[in-house]
Amino acid sequence: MDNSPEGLLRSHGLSVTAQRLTVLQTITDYPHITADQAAEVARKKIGAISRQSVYDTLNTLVEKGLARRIQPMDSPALFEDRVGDNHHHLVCRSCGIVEDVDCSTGYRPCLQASDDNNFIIDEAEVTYWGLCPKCQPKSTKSQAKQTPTRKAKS
Amino acid sequence: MDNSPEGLLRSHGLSVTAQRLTVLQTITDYPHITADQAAEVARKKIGAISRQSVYDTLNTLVEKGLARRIQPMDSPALFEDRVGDNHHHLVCRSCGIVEDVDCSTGYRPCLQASDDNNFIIDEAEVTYWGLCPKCQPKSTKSQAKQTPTRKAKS
DNA sequence: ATCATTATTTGGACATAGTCCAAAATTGTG
DNA sequence: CACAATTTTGGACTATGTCCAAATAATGAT
Repeated sequence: MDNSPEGLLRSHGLSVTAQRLTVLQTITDYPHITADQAAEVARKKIGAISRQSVYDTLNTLVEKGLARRIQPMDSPALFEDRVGDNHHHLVCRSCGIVEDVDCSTGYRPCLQASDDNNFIIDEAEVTYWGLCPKCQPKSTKSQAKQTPTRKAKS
Repeated sequence: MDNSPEGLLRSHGLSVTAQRLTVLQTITDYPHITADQAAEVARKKIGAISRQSVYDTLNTLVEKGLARRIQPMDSPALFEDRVGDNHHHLVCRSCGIVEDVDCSTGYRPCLQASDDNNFIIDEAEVTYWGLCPKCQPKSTKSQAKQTPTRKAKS
């Protein structure tokens, strides 16, 4: 019933602290944020929070199923509060921006591997790689002037 | 025409060195190996090789398309020499072992995301998560006795 | 409201994976 | 063979994250 952030924490057996509320709010405001970026944002909101506390909180939220961690190659872990729907991600090879994408085939796409090697599969994680609109070479214009926040491959 | 490891390196504009040959051989022998493990193996073969050299070689091989790098969550980068077929991977959540799986739908599976957010998508990377045969709880027997080489989630 | 208990937070040290850099060694070339 | 270009080496450094014990804050019971 209680859908507030406080209720969410309590219903998962967690005590309510300013740090947790702030970190929770932060990943809601900025999905796909890194731990260190989240710490920065949180500090602006409540003045001070230790790095360790941000890591702890994020790990706890993931454990309790209140947050999801993804980790595209060449990127530190990213956190988002969209959970429970097994959506996928689209990552720009140039600037690293991440967008959500829904499952293409409706539900649990690709969960049947062609040969499961006798594994018990519980999740198919799909990462689409490409170039975001901003990083795409513009038709005739020069394509050299970008400000990559991430090392471009190749 | 020259299909030897030496020819492979030369045809990609790389000079042939003992270090490169050894690292190349190593990822062929041990697909899904980490850089540090590859260094260990390589040292057994040729006596000595610097850590940096292994990293350099692996990066070069990936750049030249002679190797592929994958990076499952909570794992250092893994290297394999199977390239050019965009196959996928099956990862055990308990012991971390990685197996190859072919594309379920034949070619470029899932490459059509439901909504591409105007990205130009060039690859769909699929990681299947689950439990390998060895790590699966056996029917009625105790399920506590495993030797996890990787921190189990939960 | 206050106290005791338990959970959380903090800061500092540590670990791991990987990169940067300049000097030394090796490879390919004329 | 000798020279130029490439590669290798080792040491310092960076980034991301974890471990630990002490200090602090939150919760539950008076």
